[in-house]
Amino acid sequence: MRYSHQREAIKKIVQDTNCHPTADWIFNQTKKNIPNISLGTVYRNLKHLEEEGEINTIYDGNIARYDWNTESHDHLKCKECGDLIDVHLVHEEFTSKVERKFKFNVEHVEMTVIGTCSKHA
Amino acid sequence: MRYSHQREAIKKIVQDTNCHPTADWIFNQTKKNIPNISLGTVYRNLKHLEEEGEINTIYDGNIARYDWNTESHDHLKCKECGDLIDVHLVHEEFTSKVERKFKFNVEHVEMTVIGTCSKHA
DNA sequence: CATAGTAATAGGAATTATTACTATAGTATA
DNA sequence: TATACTATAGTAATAATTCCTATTACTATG
Repeated sequence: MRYSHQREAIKKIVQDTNCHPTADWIFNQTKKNIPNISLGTVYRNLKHLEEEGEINTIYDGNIARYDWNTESHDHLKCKECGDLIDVHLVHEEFTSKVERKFKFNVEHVEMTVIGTCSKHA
Repeated sequence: MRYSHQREAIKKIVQDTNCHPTADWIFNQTKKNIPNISLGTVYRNLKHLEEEGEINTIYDGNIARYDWNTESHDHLKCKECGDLIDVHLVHEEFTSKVERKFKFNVEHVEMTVIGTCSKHA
């Protein structure tokens, strides 16, 4: 993978926010510094960064969001504000139990808890 | 909600398969009996059926699939064959623990375990 | 029974998210 | 520095989904 300042910019933007941004949001942020960057470049580099383990992709309904937090974790999604809150819910014992019970080799677990956060209760 | 035979057909198709079909698959099946049905009608009625609690929507990556199984359940997704296997992993005690710990009102939990099934180990 | 009002439909256009293609420009290297 | 290779911009294409509109069907009521 050859150096590109576009990719560095994208990486920094994802790593500097807690908002679980979409590709489009990242594109708009990156444009502030690199006005003629193209959306394709953003998608391509998000994919590369994911492959290198620098960021994570999460699926929120039918759009992709990106997360600097590459530690295994889960999300609480508030129906009211749309916020995704990082939490750690799935533990080692859980995955090994699934492996035993269903003879299924677990790679990773995607869990989103949908509901309303304390601000909107 | 008034009766419509398109909606009945769509409902029957979803309820008669275990393949967690996409809107497009359902569209093609329905066309066999109602050749001039439109994709918009399929989407609209899938949404209605979901609202009435007749079916469930699940997200596989970022595409929607539909499930006749409206009991709370989770999925094992095999990376090799793409199969989604129904399992029951998230129990009442889990959600109440989340509610207490994060002061988050839980409506439902979406969990997909990604890995390889026994056929492809 | 005729009819007005309501609600559903087909079909296609519009939107949104994402991927693919290609000529050009940037980066590494001999 | 010249060369080779890879990433980029810009644009076109694709895929999933939603929106719009004219038309049609059902239903209650006069």
